[in-house]
Amino acid sequence: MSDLPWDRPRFKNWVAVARVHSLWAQQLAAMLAEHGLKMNQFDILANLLYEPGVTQQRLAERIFVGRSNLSMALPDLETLGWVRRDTDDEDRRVRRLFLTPEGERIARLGLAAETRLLDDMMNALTEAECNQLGDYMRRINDHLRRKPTTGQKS
Amino acid sequence: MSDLPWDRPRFKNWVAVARVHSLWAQQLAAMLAEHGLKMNQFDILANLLYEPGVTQQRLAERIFVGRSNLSMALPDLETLGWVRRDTDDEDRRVRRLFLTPEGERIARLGLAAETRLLDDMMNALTEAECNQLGDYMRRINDHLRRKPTTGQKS
DNA sequence: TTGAGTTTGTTCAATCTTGAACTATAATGT
DNA sequence: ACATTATAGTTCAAGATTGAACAAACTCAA
Repeated sequence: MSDLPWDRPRFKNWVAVARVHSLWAQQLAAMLAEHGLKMNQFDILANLLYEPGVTQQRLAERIFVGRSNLSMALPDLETLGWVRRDTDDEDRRVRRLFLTPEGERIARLGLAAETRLLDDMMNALTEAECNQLGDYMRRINDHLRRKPTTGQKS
Repeated sequence: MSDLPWDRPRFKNWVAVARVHSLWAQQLAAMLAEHGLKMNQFDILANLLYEPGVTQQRLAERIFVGRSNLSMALPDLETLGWVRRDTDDEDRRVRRLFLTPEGERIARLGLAAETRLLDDMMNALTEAECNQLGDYMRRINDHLRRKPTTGQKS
């Protein structure tokens, strides 16, 4: 089977990355569900806490989702009373997004859950190793962004 | 903002992992599309090449989807003439999955694309660093699997 | 001004994914 | 043998996600 790639270092090491990512996603989803939060909702809320007043366009890029996705999801979050959308005065096309107090409360609950999960996960590594991991990933990230071979979202 | 987690090493290093994973998924999807392959189809085909005769149950676990997902997707792959499903003689409930010759051809095309992408991505790291990355991830993976805090699929 | 081109967000239909309920088969215990 | 329980796969309706076509607002040059 020497023509198949699973033994190649670059391939098999990446497979490990992908597997951990999937496990993380599964476990995070389960923890968020305890607070009545879905993954996609949490992504939005957490980013609003990180960057209040963000536009839908920019938020969509940050969470790697199409713009239409947000157009569909945000009205629900408004109905739940977690998110507020103000139209920008300077540019009346754009909608600036903010958390309500209740939205912020929920966002922090979710973030606390994610923090617990990550603290646990990363116990497999020393702090130095964890930082090294981040360093590797940021380097790959920079490398990938330098050459946008393909792929924009609508 | 010292109560928010984005500055904590374990949090921010993981964010880098998640970001790279998303970029990888986007770019791979774009490359596969050139061969008329979708991500979910490729996941199936690649795993059939890796483990011919796998059951739907086990395949679902490997690619982190629900069993119903495969029940929906596999008939299409049969129609395309890429996959064959044999009923096991020893246990007439299970369906064993195999690639057709054409399916294998397509799977190898997809794998070649993924290999190219990974070779490029991993150029950001030395081979030793790449192996270290894989080592870290396998350790996290073992750690996560030891305590299944939550989360099975149906 | 006007008009072409761009950017932001929305709508809609098609596709994907999921979980729960279901059927069929197998394994276990008495 | 029989009843119970467990497992493999399917169906179906609900929900999520996408891309294309669209409308509204902005930019900028002539």
